Amino acid sequence: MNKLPVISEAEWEVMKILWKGSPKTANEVIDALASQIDWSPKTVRTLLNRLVAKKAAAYDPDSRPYSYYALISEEECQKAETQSFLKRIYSGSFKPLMVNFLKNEQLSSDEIEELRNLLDEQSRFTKGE
Amino acid sequence: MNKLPVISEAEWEVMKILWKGSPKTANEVIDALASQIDWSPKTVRTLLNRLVAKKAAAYDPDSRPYSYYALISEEECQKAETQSFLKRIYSGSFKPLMVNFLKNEQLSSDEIEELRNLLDEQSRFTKGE
DNA sequence: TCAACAATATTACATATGTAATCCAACAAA
DNA sequence: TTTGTTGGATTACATATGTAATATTGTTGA
Repeated sequence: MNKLPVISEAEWEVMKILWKGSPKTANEVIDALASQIDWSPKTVRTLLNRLVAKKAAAYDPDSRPYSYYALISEEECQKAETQSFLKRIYSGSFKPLMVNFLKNEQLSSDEIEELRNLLDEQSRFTKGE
Repeated sequence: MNKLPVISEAEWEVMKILWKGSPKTANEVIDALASQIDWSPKTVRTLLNRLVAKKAAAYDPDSRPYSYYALISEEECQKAETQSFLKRIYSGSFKPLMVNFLKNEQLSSDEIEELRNLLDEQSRFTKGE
């Protein structure tokens, strides 16, 4: 497993656009972001460049204008972020996170049911402790 | 609701010590951290100062040496961090986080049971969707 | 009372991040 | 062919963060 680059908050927004569909030109990324965030196009280009520098993304240098695409998957990034988040905030354990979340968010019984189904699903592949 | 200050990763380590028991002198914080992290005592003092500047912590100026204590609770910080994390990484929704977590971590059936109990507990206070 | 040492305050400095602006090159229109 | 426009490369600049070092002020033992 090669180390994942550290992606800043602003850079994540750009990665999310690339994960949603690649390749995309800088302008396509800029347009996709325009609806959600008020950034100058220059800012988005800077972020794209930084992501390329970090090897989180790349572009096809033969295409004109450049086509950008992600080099790392959303899932592996989510996994890494989740681990570091859990470690930092909840000493690495999921349960207190869930306690805290359930206490603060008002879930409908349907949503609770969905979560329960996930756990049931999981049990099926887990033999006793 | 007053805005919580932004606490950096290194600062969190210091806050955790204060949350574990306050008030503490700078040296007590330094000692508590020494076992886990290899920081110079100067570094810890800098972090304490920054936390005071951010109003995340404070000290009693009449005590000698100073006694530091947290000004914000661990729970509210966890809540805020959890929300911003969920938003950033999972578009704000808990289910994909849990999916991802369950896929990557091997939970024992006991642990799964504990999580299920949390949900059951929650259902009890939730009326239909 | 004065020197050591300990505690506190101030300053430092590299890298990361947010947020662009400026400069340059290639193509398109006149 | 000159020129305006657009995309891309380079530079900028303030604040945050990691990681201290230095300077100054209290405090205490000799």
